[in-house]
Amino acid sequence: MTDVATEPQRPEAEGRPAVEGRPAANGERASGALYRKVAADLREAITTGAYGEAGRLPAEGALAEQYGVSRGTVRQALALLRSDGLVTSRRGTRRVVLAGARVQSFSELLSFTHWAYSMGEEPGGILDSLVRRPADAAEREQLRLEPGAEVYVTVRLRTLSGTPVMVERTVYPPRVGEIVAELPPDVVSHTEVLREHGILFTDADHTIDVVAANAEDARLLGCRRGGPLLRERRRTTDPTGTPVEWSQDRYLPGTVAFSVHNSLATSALSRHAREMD
Amino acid sequence: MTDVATEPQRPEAEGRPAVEGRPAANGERASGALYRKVAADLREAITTGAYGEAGRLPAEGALAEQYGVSRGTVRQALALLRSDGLVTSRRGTRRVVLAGARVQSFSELLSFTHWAYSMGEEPGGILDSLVRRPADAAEREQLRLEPGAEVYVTVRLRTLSGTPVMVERTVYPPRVGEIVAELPPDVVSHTEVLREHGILFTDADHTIDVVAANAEDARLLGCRRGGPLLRERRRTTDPTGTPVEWSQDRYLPGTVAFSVHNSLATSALSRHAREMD
DNA sequence: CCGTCCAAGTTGACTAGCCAACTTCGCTGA
DNA sequence: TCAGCGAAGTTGGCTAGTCAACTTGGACGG
Repeated sequence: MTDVATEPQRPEAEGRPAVEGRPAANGERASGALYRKVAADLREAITTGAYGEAGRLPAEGALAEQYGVSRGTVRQALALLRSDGLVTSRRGTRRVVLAGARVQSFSELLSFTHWAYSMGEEPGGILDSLVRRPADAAEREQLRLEPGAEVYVTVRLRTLSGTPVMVERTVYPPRVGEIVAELPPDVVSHTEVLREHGILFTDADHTIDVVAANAEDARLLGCRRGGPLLRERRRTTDPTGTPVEWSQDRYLPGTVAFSVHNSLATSALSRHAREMD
Repeated sequence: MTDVATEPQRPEAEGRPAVEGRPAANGERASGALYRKVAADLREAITTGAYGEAGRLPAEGALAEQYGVSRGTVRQALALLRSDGLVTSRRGTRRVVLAGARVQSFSELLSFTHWAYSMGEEPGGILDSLVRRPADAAEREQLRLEPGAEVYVTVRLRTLSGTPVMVERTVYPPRVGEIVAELPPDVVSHTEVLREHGILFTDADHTIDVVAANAEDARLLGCRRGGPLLRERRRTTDPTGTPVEWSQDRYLPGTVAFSVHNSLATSALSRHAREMD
C-alpha cells in the first residue's frame, strides 16, 4: 500500500503524502481505496495495542488531518472497524477499542484451503464422488435453476495435515459444475480454480446447526454412525446475485468453531428454529 | 414513521414531504434518522416482492429524488440493506435483490425471550441456581475485572411453550449481577429488566460449536449424558465497551440453527480451531 | 464536600457536488 | 452474422461544510 496510485482529485496535494500518518509497518494488503488503507492501518495499530486495551481512538478530525484525508473518508474507515467489532462508536465521545484481535474472515470462511493456511496447517481434499444429474426441487430453488436443469454434485473429504476433519457436499449449477468436473481429483482448492475462471464468490448465507452422522459421514470421517457433527450449510452468490454453489459441510466435533460479531448498528446474524433442509 | 419529526436542515423544504416516495404500508418502526426510514421502507418493498425475485432496484439518484433526500443518504440506507444481505452492489450496474426475507436479528439473538416471541412461542425460564463468588482468571479476563472481584453466576433452563430447549449459564459482573440477584426467580427476561435499569446491550461476540452434555445438562434438559449439544458462547458489552455478561448457552439438537450473512464488503464471521474455553 | 450547570469536544446525520471506474447495450463496420 | 467500439447510465470514492445530539469534565455555588 505504501504509495497511492492515482492521487485522486484533491485540488492541491500540498506535498503531504496521503495515508502516511503512521509508518504502516508493512505487510498489509488493502486494495485501492483510501478508506481501506486508513482502515487497515488503524486495524493494525489497534491489534498491536497502540491504543491500549480499552483505550480511546483519536477524534475523527484528528485522524483526518493525520492521514491527509477528509473526515468522511475517515468515517468510512471507522465504519469498517466497527462492523468488525474492533471499536465502539457513539455520539458525544471518542471511539473505544473493543477486542484484541480479529481475522480477515470472509475468504477464510469461504474457502477451507485459505482457512487451513491461515492456521499454518496443510489442507487436503479427497474426492469421493462427482455426479451429474437432474436437480431436485430444493436444488432448483437454492440455485435458481429452470425445471429440468442439471446440477453437478461433489462429495469430498477434507483433511488438515492428513487427519479427516470435514465432509463437504457441494451442488454446483451447470456453468460452474462444468469447470469443476474437468478438474483432476487431487486439486485441493476448487474455489481458487473457479476464481481463475472468472467465477467470483462475493456473498454467502450460512446456517449452522448440529446433525447426526449418516453412514457415508461415518465411513469418510471414521466416526460412529449417529455421532454428532457440526453442520454448516452455505449458499454463495457472485457479484450479480447469481448462485454459484450450495454446499453442506459436516465437521467432526472439536475441530472447528464459528465466530461472529454483531451489534445494534450492523447486524447479520440471526437464530432460527430448524427450517430449510 | 409516517411523518418526519424535525424536517432537518434542508434549505428550502419546497413542499415535498421527506421520505414518502412509497406509501410506507405502516407497521414499521425505524428510529429518527432519515436513512433508517428509507432503509426500512426499501426493506419492506423488497421483502414484499415489489422488485421481484432477482429484480433491479432503481438507481441511487432516482431513489434520492423519490424520497426527497440526497444521494448520500440513500447510499447510507442501501449500505444497511447490503450488510443484511438483501441486495448486491457493484460499480456500473444497478443493485440486484438477493434474498427473499430477513429478520431483525440483533435483539433476536441477544434475548431468548425476543426470539421466542418472534416465532410465536411462549418463552420460559426456570432458575436452577444463582451464586456469588470470586471470579476465576478466565472470567476476569472476559469481563475485564480486577483481581479479587466477584461475579454472579446463574444457571437457567430455558423452555419454549413448556418444552426444555436450552441451558443458559451466565456470568455477570457485580454492577449487573446485583440487579439480577434481586429478581424474583420467575422473571423470564433478564435482558428486559436490565434494559429498564439502564444496562444496555449493544455489541456481542458469539462463538458456536458442539459439545457433549455434562451431568447437569443431562439432568436439566432430559437428554443422555454425553449427547451432543449446540453451544453458543457470547460476550456482550454496553455502548462504552464495558462487558456486561459472559454467557454460555447449550441447545438440544434440532431446536435451533444459527444463520449468518457475509460478503466481501461487510464481514464479521470467521472460523476458528477450537480456542478459548 | 457535593451537586448543578455550562462550555468544549466529539460523533451522527445530511447536503451538494465532483470525478473515476465499471457495466450494459446499441450501433457500426467488417 | 458477429465482433468491437463507444456513449450513456450507474455505483464507488472523496471532499467540504453545516447543524444536531450527546458526553465529559471543570467551574461554580450552596
